[in-house]
Amino acid sequence: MRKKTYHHGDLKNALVTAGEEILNEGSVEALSLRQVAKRAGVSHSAPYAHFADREALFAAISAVGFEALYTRLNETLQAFQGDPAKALVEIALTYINFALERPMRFQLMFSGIVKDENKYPDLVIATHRTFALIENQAIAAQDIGLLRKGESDILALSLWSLVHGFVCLYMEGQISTGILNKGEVKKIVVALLSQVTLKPISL
Amino acid sequence: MRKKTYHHGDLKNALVTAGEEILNEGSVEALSLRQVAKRAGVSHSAPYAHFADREALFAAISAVGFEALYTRLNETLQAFQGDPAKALVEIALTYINFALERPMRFQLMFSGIVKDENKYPDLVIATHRTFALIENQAIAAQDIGLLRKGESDILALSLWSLVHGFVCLYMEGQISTGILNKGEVKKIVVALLSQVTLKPISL
DNA sequence: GCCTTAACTTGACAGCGTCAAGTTAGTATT
DNA sequence: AATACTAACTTGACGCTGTCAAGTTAAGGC
Repeated sequence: MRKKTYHHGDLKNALVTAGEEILNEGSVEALSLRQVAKRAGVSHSAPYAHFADREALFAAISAVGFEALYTRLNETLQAFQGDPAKALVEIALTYINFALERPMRFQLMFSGIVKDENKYPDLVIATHRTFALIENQAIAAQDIGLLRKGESDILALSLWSLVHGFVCLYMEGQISTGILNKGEVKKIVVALLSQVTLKPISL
Repeated sequence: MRKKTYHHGDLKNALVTAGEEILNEGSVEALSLRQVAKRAGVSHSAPYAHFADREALFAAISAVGFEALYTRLNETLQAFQGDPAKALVEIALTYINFALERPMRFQLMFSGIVKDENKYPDLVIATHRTFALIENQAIAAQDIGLLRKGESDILALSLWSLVHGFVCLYMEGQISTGILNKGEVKKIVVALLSQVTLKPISL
């Protein structure tokens, strides 16, 4: 890039990208304003021209993460649109893979580090879009008799809670080895989802 | 207590208690070794006589939290032992109330701040006991035909994931107002659990 | 009564978030 | 084109943090 100029030109995005890099490499505790600034090649106070405080940067990184999650889920939905049962499983797996690929990003997105997400409308929009996607898929699964009829928002919340709770517990190492020895994650996820379906899930 | 003596006498527990107080009052970020030491009336380095580092203190607080959670769940189980269906709902509510009463403690326990819980056997034991409790209750619910037959560990994991995921999303503010307007938390939890039961849950 | 040693204090260091004040350079105005 | 304005960035400082080294206290075993 151009380090010669006094003005960076695209510092805001560079800071977010640098933050994502740090998250990929280390822990969320290593994600500091000063490290992000250093990585972007600017002084330790430069971020304050673009972010009010540490939390604002974290919210921006989080928002990008939610965008990426929505995109991934949507791609999965498109790919398996013809088969709602398979799509249900694949969407769950996409969600889980998204979390496991970059656990620190997922942790930043969901572990309450960003206190008041109402201050960051991007976050709210992205999460609502994601929930709407899950709900639509739940309705499609209802229509083919895979999931029981009823309020689709409650059903969607059940699915999201089930998958989200599983991946949280999994990443925390809370899931006993007895279960993990049953096979790969996919098999466990199918077994979990089978608890809410009306008929067996065929793969 | 006695602040007159040079030796505190019960500093280790005092530090954990002080940490819990800070968690009750503020956020998990306000939980620092120095603040905990100040609250216990000792110097800023005193904690190092009892805890190897910051993470060790956090793990100790977390372990006490898991003990408390297990105790609460067990009390609930005893109280509703005669009615497995009601017990299932009440155990879920106890779990959720435990989280909502002191969100920062719950966050500390589950948000991955304690990296390597294998270093802290107390944590592992407490979580395994908790899971065993849930599994036993799941088996009891299977026996009365409330939950479908099958591997009880997968069933228990489903229940735990469902409830844990819900409370995580709820505390994060991710659950849409449309759902929250459906009524109090208890009603929503019953609706969620009803997704996995074979027959309606009677209250 | 002495000695060992665990428990605690003091002091220091680097890294952190944040703010104030100064500097640069791009943009708009005339 | 010269000037003024202003956003972007730097420098320096403050108090906070975790952590370690060295010194101090006092409790327990001999």
